[in-house]
Amino acid sequence: MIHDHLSQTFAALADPTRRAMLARLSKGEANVTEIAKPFLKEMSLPAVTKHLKVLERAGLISKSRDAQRRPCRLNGEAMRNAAEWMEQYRVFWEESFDRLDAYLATVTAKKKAKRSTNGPTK
Amino acid sequence: MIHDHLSQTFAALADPTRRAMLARLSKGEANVTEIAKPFLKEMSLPAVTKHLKVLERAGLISKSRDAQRRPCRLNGEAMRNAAEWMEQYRVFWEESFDRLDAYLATVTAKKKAKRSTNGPTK
DNA sequence: CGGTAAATTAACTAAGCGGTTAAATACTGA
DNA sequence: TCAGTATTTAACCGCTTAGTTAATTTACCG
Repeated sequence: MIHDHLSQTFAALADPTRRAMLARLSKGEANVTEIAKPFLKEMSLPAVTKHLKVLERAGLISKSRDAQRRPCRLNGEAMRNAAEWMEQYRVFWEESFDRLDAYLATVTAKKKAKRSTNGPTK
Repeated sequence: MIHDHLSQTFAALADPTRRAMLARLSKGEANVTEIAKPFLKEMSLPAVTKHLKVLERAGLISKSRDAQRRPCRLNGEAMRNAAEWMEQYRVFWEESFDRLDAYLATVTAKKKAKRSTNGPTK
């Protein structure tokens, strides 16, 4: 209820059905019945609608309209926020120093790329 | 109940209290009362124990024993698994091609580092 | 208009989660 | 052994979540 956005995103990801839906959408836009097809043996269509609503409120997907269809597409931003939060823990899973070095090198590379191309990052 | 490991990890991360506990542990080992201190205005000690158990079952932390204390420490592996799952969606949040290029460069750099140094990875 | 397809809403249920208080356990140290 | 510190367990409560079926909405098409 107090749920901040990050919590909502992680909660949405904490379900294999929803992760499978995201995997499907990573291959391209799809409407509700198309997304539902692989799951209709296991659950009803309203259940699918609910899962999609969870993904939508978490900002992971967005729906548009095409006649009766509601084409859904993946929305990278929410997942980026989650990934960026995780990034601060990378040092804990990069177990050897030289791999940590490699990571620090990539950070430098990224900063360079960012400096050359873009604008302000929060 | 059917919860696969990845779902458990994401579910554990979907709570600001638990994320704050991880942040605390990223600064170093701490036992239960130490971890609990910032939260005892908002919740009881058993509530803290429960949160820690969620983190533990998700593999995000591990407890050891020191007399009556249960020192907890962060365990990077579970978070790495989650981060690696997310990695496949990176293309959806890397909005410009040159930043994608930069990322691909880092992947190459990592491979090189691994090849040259390596050693057994648990 | 009437029929059909696509998706959502309503109303309900069972189970899980986050919290509580009270009691129990584990260990130390005089 | 006894008192005290650290932590967990038990039993319970209210809310949320994931699912159901039935009904409704929305838009197309012949």
